[in-house]
Amino acid sequence: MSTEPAAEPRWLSDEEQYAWQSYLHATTLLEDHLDRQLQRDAGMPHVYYGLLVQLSRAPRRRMRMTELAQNAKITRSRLSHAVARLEKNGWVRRENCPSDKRGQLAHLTDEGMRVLEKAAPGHVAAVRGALFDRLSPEQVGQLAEICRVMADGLQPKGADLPWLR
Amino acid sequence: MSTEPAAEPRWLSDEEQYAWQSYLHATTLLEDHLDRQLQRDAGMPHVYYGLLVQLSRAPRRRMRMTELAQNAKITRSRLSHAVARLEKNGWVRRENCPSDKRGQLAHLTDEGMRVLEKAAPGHVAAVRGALFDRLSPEQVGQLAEICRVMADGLQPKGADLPWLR
DNA sequence: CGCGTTTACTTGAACTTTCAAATGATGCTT
DNA sequence: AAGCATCATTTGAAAGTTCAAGTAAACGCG
Repeated sequence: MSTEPAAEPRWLSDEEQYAWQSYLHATTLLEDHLDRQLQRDAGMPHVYYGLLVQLSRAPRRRMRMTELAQNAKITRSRLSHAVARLEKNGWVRRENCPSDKRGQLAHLTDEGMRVLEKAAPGHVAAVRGALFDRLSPEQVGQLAEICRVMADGLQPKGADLPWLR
Repeated sequence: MSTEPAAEPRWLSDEEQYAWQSYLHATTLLEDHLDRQLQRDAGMPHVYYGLLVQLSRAPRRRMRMTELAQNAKITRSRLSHAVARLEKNGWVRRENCPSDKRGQLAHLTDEGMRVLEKAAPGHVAAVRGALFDRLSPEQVGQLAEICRVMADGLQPKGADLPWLR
């Protein structure tokens, strides 16, 4: 521990400030865009779409709630509410986990699958149109690497624990 | 107009898929992180913090509602609700616009300014710790450029109008 | 076994965001 | 100056998210 309780904070340089502004601007714009696109074309927000995608890739289109929440990076509580809504739509069904009576499996129904298949092309087109058709291949690589570094620093359990370097 | 109604969609390449996954992962993690940090340290979500920042930079710490909404990239409705809440906290006050009786000015109060000043160092530290202390200067430049391109494609009015090419 | 702890998931209330509709002021246009 | 479209903002309800408990099953261990 050093002695200073709270040194003068290091503000952002001009380049960093600019990058940060651009980042916020671009990411909110994109998220809004995708949310609207999916709400319009598939009747659900982007996060819910992500849940269906996850389920569609899972072994028997089934996944434990906790695993699904982790993959989708949302809290279990949020997932519970979300699945309740998706269930009401008939796109997902809950099943008891045979091996663990506490557990639940979320199961993507056939109808849910159809909805997903119908929505996917438009969604990919939107992502493409906003991102990949505008970036050079080098930039795509750079973006991936930058995001990897970001996620690395935030990812695990200790995300908001004091940095114990 | 070509004849095809909906050609086979161009899916994402492996590199694109990977980049997209990384992007979603990293951006949601970061947004969650900042939201929690500000909720804990300043009692408000990231978006609200952004509103205070905007106001603090405006001429007499005052800004028209519509302008503020545009700068913060949120809808006017959302801004209305947000300002109502900030007003309840005593951090912002509404004033009638002298030149246009329909208009309202949002005014950052002294107390709001204090809250902002107290929250700013922690927020900058969080942004730095998650992003700028982990990226090389080149990467910061790349990120800014990538975001500029993204925003360019989404920005203006016609963002969600049918593409009328 | 018995008892405390952890794990899996849900619930309800408070809060935030979206969406559509309402209010009131401006400003053309005739 | 009256009428009508437009603009600035608000409102209320529905949808989504967070947060703090709550239930129930599984685990661990003396």
